[in-house]
Amino acid sequence: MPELPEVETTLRGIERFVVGHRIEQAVLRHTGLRWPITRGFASHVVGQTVQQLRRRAKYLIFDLDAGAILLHLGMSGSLRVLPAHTPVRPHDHVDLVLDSDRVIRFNDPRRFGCVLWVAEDPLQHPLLASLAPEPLSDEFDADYLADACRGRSVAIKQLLMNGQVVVGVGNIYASEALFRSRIRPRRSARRLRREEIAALVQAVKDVLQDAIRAGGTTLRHYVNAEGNPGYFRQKLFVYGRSGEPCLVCGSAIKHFVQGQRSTYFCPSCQK
DNA sequence: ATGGGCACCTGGCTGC
DNA sequence: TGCAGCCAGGTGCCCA
Repeated sequence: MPELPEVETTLRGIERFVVGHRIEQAVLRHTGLRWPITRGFASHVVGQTVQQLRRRAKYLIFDLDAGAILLHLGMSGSLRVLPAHTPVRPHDHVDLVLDSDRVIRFNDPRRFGCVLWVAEDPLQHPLLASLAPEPLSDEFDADYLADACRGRSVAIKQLLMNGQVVVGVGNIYASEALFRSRIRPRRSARRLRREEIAALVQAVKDVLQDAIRAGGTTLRHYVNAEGNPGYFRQKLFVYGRSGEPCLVCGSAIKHFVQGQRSTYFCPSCQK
């Protein structure tokens, strides 16, 4: 999935339908997600009201009267708001039926996502506790990234996708931010100059914000709460454009594999 | 501590 | 037409 913009778009789409509403039923059709849904899940959440919906990294947090639901969309997950009793489609694994006669439905073909019950402060949960700063926060600035790059031989693209450095930046937006800041993805993090790091920080923020405005990027599975795709795909400069002309200089966009993920860049614009 | 590679899973597309 | 092989938005974990 879903990288930060798609999770944020999902949050904005479902927020007004869930906050202040009571969960009347939890329907579990397939509990075999990345982490199996535990036996007691339904009994923990049913009868509770959603007090707040938050995002941390690519996780959605449903804060309940007591405890919380931690939800990740994985590579192919989506959450939709539907009228109760909407017919089920393949890979509709979990429903949260609300007191408004609506259902929040989790669909995830590849099942890399998760839906977890957490009794205590979700931010202290092992999956969240050691995550790096949010890319759109003031904490993520040139000083911070310069520190994180110091002494790191790893390629800058892989560093950007490391959740211990900054969260929310996945495979699409890492390539796009590097294009916007004119930095080659294979450059060693420690070799970046200060002004390049500053440009990269700004590019990460810009591309994420632009993508949120467009409702995220849909390659295949992603849909927002209404079931509609995101429109940022049309605004991608390099991702998925191997062999096509660079929209800035016309050179053919190149593609290679880095850490088992596809990377795209313009050999002429990026140095 | 760091970096590299594998694992989890389904489905769509390509090419023989 | 059938099927093998490859690829896809993430990330925790194990190993050197």
